[in-house]
Amino acid sequence: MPKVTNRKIAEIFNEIADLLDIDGENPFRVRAYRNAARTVLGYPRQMADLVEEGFDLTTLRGIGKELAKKIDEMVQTGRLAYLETLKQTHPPQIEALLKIPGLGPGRVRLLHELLHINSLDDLEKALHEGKLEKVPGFGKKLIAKIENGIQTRRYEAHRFKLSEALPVAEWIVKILKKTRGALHVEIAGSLRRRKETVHDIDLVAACEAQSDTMVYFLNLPKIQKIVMKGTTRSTIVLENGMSVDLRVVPVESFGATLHHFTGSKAHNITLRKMAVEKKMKINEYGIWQGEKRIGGEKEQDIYNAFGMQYIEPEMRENRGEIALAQKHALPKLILQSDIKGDLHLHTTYSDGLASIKEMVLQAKALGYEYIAITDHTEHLKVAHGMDEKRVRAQLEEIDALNERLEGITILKSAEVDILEDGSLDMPRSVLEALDLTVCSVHTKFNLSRQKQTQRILKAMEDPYFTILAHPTGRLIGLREPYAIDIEAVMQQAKARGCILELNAQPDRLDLNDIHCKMAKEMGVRIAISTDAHSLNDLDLMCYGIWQARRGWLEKKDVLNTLSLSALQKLLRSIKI
DNA sequence: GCCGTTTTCGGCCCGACTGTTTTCAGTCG
Repeated sequence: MPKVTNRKIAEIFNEIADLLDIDGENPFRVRAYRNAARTVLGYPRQMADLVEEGFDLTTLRGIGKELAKKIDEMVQTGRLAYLETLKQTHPPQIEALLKIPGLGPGRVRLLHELLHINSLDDLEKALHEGKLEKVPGFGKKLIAKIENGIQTRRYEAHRFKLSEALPVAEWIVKILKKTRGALHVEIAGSLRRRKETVHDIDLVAACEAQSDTMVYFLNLPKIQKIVMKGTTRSTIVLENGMSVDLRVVPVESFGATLHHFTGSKAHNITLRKMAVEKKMKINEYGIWQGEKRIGGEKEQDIYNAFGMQYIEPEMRENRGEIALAQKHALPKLILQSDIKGDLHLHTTYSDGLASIKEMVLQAKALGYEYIAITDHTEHLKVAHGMDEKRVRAQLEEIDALNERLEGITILKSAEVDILEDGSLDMPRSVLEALDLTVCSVHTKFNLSRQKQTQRILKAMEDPYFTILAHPTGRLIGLREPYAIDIEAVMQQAKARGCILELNAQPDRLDLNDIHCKMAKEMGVRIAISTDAHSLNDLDLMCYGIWQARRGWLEKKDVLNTLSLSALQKLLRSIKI
């Protein structure tokens, strides 16, 4: 039986929370389940493994005796009797109703009691039969909103990739900054935290009393509809389906508002609880001691109030950053300027669009000291993988270029396929001639967890194995990660001195933030690489940097912050 | 259901907007 994943446990806790919510249970009990779900989902190690090791789960934030017992049960049996009992007293699809905008637990309960509405189909039927109008509190507008929600629920569930949302947000910020009376306009929300996907765009503006900013916002081009409008807060939906929120506040509140809407929710809740303990209050307008405002113009004011270090937005996920900030022991997060080279690039030798020379000149323009050319190997036919002869030709071309180039060095490499049996898709004689290898799984994604893990562990035993590229193989929104025991892979990497890649392609971002943090804690070094297939792709490094920062990585944790000579020395040490 | 050198009971983050009703509950972030 496969182990229960953290994702599954979180899902179950959230499902329980939904059902209890509909029952009108104590809202704090409901919240306890949701908090626990968040804790489990954000935890770097698998609950299943912790249970196996006899780890005391109640030491985790938000997990007490009761929920620890439930996690244990899920790990041991793969099921949770409590959820099954709950389900027996609830119609099977009733939680789906909570996803409809305008419907929360209160109204879902009301609909169930009065009209026996138990599913989206029931809801739609009742709507068309005009029954909703008879429910107290259900007016024309709410009903229209529900109708709209049913139709577009697939839309609502959609999340946008960081790379889709960020340019749109920056475009709007640029427009709003020029409006009369606008003092500051900034991106907030999960977008500011550089989460890999975002649900919507949150913007915060500091404006003078008489400003045009909100008016301009509500009259932006490409608006599909205005969802909500007020003087301090409005929401629009763009033609591409992106929802955009703008909050306007006076300048003395800007820092507090920006902080509030940057989140994460869990981070904010922790800080507010701390404020309550110190007889203070944090809200979106400032930080207060009684009636007296003691800060709020700058974000830093919030952290200063607790004598803490400033916490970078990427770290604000309540994963331990607050405790570290109190001790003034936060990691010094990696910066893009720390990057000295890119170790995963394709050229026209396989499926890239530019020549080696074009790529290296572009890299030099970015200020890099080195790049590694990593075209695909023979097994990957769809990407024109190179046979031995073409690899040899490429190595000769690199030698010739290196002789002429100044200020940058091309490292010899290849993106070597890891075959199903764990062997590397390249003859030893060629491997010997390379400075490093970037090894990856491109086929047979559906192997069992055990077989897939074994395949990778075996590949890593090869003395010529250097970097494991896109270690989980996921494509955001398109393909789930293949089943592997990432902890075992990291342990092996640690033992062998191998590197794991953080692939910076915005639809990969693989490793994810939690795995990056885990690698750091385990002492495994990360290479941040663009996997560029064109000249422009070299600019994708920023996405990798942001993800790395979300994973708390510092300069010293990242391979390609090393100087060329330090890198070469390390690469030699990996080959045993 | 969680949590705690002020507590094992009694708290639990906070406010804007909407719709419907006429002072507020529900939803949302």
